[in-house]
Amino acid sequence: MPELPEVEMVRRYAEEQCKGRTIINVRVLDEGILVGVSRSVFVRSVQGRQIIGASRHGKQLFLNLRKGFLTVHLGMTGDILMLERGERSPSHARTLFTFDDATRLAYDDPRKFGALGLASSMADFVKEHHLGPDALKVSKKEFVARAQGSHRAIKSVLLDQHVIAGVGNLYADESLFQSKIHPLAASNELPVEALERIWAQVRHVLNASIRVSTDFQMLPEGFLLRSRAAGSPCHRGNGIFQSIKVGGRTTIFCPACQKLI
DNA sequence: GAGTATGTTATATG
DNA sequence: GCATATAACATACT
Repeated sequence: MPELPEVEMVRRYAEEQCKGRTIINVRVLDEGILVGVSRSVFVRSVQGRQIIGASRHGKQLFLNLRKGFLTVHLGMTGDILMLERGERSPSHARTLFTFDDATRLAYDDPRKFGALGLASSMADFVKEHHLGPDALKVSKKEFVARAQGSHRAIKSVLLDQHVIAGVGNLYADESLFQSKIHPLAASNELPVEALERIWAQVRHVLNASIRVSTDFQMLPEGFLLRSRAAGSPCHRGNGIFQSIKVGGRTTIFCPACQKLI
C-alpha cells in the first residue's frame, strides 16, 4: 500500500471515519505489531480517549487523541478499515479498536511489517526517529542541501527517510524518470539545477497521485507508474525500460531518457 | 520450489 | 563514531 500518497489517503479516511469517536476498548491480537510500548501501557493510554483528527509526516500516520498520539506505520501491507456493527474483522487484523457507538476500527497487516505505538507529539516522534522533513513540505533549498550531503546513488538518497520522509520505491523511480536523471547518479555530484528538478518532480508526482486517489491508471499519460515494467517501451520514443537493483530495491528506468552523468 | 513485493532496521564493513 | 551496504523480518502471490 503505502508511500506518502497512499498514507495520505489512509489519513483522510481515518479522519472522516474516526474523528469525534471515542475508543472504549482495544484488543491487541498480535503483540508483535506494538513498537516501543507494552501491551498494557498501550491499552491503558488509548482506551477511553477520543480521536480528534489524523495527521501525517512522510509515511508515518498519527491518530490525534484528546491526549497524546497513536502512531501508525503501515509497513508494506498495513491498512485500516472501519467495521460496521457486527461486521467480521479482516483475516489479518492485528489490533481492533471498539468505539462508543459499537463500530470498530481494524488495523490489518498480513506481513506484519507495520507498527503501532504512542507519542506525546509529532515533533517528538520525528526527532526520535530522525525523520527528515516531509517530502511535500521540504523547501527547495533544504532539499538541495540535504541531497548534496551524500555521495550515494540519488535513488538511495530519495528512499532514505532521514533525508526526506515519504518517498518509497515506486515514487522514487517515477520522480527520477520525470526528472530524466539516472537512478545511480551520485547525489552530491548532480548539478544544483538537476537536484532542483528532482525536488520539483517529487512534489509533482506525489501530488498527481494524491489527485487521482493513488489509482495509477488514472494518472496522466507519460507516467511510468501506469505501466512500470522492464521490457516495455518508453512512451517518449527511443528507450526500453530496464530493471536494475539499487540499494537492493528493484529499479525501473529508461536508459535513453535517464543518462548517467 | 524460486523469485518477487509500495518498508524499516539491526548488523556488518570499511 | 560515521557513512554505507546488506540481511532479516512474515506472508501472499505468480
